Amino acid sequence: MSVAGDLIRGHTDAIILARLLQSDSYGYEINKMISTLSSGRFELKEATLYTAFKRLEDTGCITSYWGDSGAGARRRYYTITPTGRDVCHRLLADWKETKEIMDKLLDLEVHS
Amino acid sequence: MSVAGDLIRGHTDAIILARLLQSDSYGYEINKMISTLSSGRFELKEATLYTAFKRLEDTGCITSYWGDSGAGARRRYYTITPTGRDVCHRLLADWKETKEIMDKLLDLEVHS
DNA sequence: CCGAGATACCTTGACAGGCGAGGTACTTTA
DNA sequence: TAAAGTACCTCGCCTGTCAAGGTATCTCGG
Repeated sequence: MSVAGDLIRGHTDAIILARLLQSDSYGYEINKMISTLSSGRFELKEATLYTAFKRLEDTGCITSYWGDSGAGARRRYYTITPTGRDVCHRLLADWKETKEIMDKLLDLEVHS
Repeated sequence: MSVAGDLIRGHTDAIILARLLQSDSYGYEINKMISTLSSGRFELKEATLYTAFKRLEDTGCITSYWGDSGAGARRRYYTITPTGRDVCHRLLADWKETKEIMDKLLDLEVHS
């Protein structure tokens, strides 16, 4: 992983919820998606992922159910709740704000 | 603070180093700068700041010296080292990468 | 002259999130 | 039949953030 884990700390939930906004999904698939979309540069570790699922379920952002997988091991699917949607939108807004502010704070070097 | 501290976790060092790339500075001033540039939306807590200074000094990214303040309490100034410059540039590159990837990962919702 | 507020530094201990390491179980494929 | 892929989960460590508390100096209004 070229980008350290701490850099996405606090954004894990946003990534998961954003994915679940699209459709129900399960851990392994979400992990693969992150890896694919980031060309392997990000990688949520499994321990991190399942901790996040637990946290999101505890806070009522997602619910889960066991689904059939035609092939391979059983899958636990997650569904985003209305609460989860709200939280997700707030997190997306937070991300936009973070980007703007960080750019301002790091742009110092530009003006020589 | 409207944006939680965890969102900038891992970027603290980058913020500090980017500031020191400009000129020597000291804790209180850097804190004020962050608050000002972010219109009060970010705020590095003092404990966090001084922990970061310690960390950066331990890893050879910065050095410090006591400076005179015409008025007010004494100040400990920090200077960025060559190592610090290297690290800073890498962190800035990391930030750009993080932004791109995060945007990809969170943009999921856009295509409905 | 005295107290409030600003400037400026620092430490301790708790807490939370990320993750290395390890484990389970099933299926496909060579 | 062994390896590799799919898929889940937990324990315990590490690290960074921060609340809370402390110190010392200077300025300014009353």
